[in-house]
Amino acid sequence: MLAFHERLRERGLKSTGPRDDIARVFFELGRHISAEELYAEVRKVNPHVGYATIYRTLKLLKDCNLLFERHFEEGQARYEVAGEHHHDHFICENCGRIIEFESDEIERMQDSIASKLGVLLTHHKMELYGLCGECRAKKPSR
Amino acid sequence: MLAFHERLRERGLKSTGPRDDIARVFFELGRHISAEELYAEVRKVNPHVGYATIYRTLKLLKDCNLLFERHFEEGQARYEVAGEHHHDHFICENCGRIIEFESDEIERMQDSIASKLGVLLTHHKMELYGLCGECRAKKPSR
DNA sequence: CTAAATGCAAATTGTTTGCAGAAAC
DNA sequence: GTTTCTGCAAACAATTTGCATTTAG
Repeated sequence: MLAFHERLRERGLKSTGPRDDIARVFFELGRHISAEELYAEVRKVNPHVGYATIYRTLKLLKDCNLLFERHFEEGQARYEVAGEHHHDHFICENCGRIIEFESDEIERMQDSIASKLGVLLTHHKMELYGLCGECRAKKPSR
Repeated sequence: MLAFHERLRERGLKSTGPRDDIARVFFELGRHISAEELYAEVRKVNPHVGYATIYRTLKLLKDCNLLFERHFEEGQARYEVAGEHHHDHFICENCGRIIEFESDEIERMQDSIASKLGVLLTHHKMELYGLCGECRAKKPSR
């Protein structure tokens, strides 16, 4: 939040009501929220804001490196607060739960593959899909 | 192609001109084609087919397990001929080139992560993004 | 003949943009 | 007072669907 205001000032941009509401709600709610969900939450606090401002503010936060945008296998993007180290995701196909995980080994392996291919990596994505523990227990489909 | 006709017959579906044209062009062209590109190619051979039939046939081929649908970091989906073993992708952010690779180690690691998380995997995806060898050489940006 | 497939145009979904009025600084 | 922001509605891109007509079996 403080960081956000600082970035805004640096760029000669303004702190406004809607912008602050959106950022605050986003940072409070935390991880893996969709624009639609964020819109609904922000409207509870400020019923005036429109989708356009939601998307514009999300883009702004992204440009400020304060959020990551993710595209899982749904139609919509999801947004998460930017943290220090890279992590990957497991997504439950039944309940939508997202579990984050880190693996140094996978990171290392990616680098080794990249150098084998002779390419220069900027980023990467690894996503596991399936049933989470709970859904696995509920659904007797093996 | 033969496999496709067989699957159609099994399901009581019909072999038609447009359907065959689309499937043939798809299998000939091979990997990582978009619906738009496929549409353009098919139109060269049969100028009557519309986008709807392209998408419907792609879906059909997918349901028959004859193609995989991929969603890289572009707006559109890309389609590839279904092969036996799983592979992952590197995508050049400059020229769009897609390089496939396989890594048993990564597959193993994914399984180990899944069991650590207590989840049941159905599928997974690993994508590397960056500059391919050629683009890396051309662009002096490090 | 009858069920399935086609092509077109219209609908849908998630996101972006143009613009006139409303805040910030 | 400018410049940047806002909300709205319209535009967008990729894909899907409804429907009247055509075609395969």
